[in-house]
Amino acid sequence: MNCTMKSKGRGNAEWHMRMYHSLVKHFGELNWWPGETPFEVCVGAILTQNTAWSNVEKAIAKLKAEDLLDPLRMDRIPLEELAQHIKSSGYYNQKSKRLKGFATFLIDNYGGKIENMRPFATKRIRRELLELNGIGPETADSILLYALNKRVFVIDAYTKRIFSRKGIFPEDIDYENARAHFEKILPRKVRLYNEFHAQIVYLGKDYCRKSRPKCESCPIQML
DNA sequence: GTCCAGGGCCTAC
DNA sequence: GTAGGCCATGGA
Repeated sequence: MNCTMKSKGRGNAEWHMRMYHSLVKHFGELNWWPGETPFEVCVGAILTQNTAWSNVEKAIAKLKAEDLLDPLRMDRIPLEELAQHIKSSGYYNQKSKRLKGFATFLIDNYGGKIENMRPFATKRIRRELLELNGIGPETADSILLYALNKRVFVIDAYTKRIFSRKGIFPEDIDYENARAHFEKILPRKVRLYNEFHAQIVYLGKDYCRKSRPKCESCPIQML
């Protein structure tokens, strides 16, 4: 796959880093993921599937108020009750099963603590996460990067749209190829992967949505 | 009223 | 292997 257009500099490592630095200058350091604990980060990663974050925030606030941002309590609560608490995040019947499935997995395999996953190899954890119902590549990688500080680059719809519009790769590129692109071209630093993806999401909100007026000083217009 | 958001699963071909 | 349908709320 010839993803890069190195003749113009567009798509090469320097171009990516130039983009990264102009985004940070524009949006400021974002220090993701929004969440007080690693478990809350995982819950957010599941709840935000195909859903606006504003709707997820409401569901997380409800879970917090009910003291349910805890694997043991989430594992024990009846499914229907959990579904009612996360209604604002949409797809609540599916997502309640996914949350409970994740909580059960954590308890059965890692003593109910995200921290206990950290010593294990990224590949192993990723494989285990992908075996769970409702945890696909993006959710698994969000958990690995933002809850476990593992060095994986998260690809989302914004990433595909932004970089395909710039001609870096086709919009219908599959997840693993897109991930490989960034992990090959960027310096291998967790902090960079973390901040870059966060910046891309912020940019996506301005750049990708048809109904939203484009930001005049949007840094990517200049790239 | 219509569109769409920080996906993933299942089914049919 | 892949295209298409389905899941659902809430803000713009």
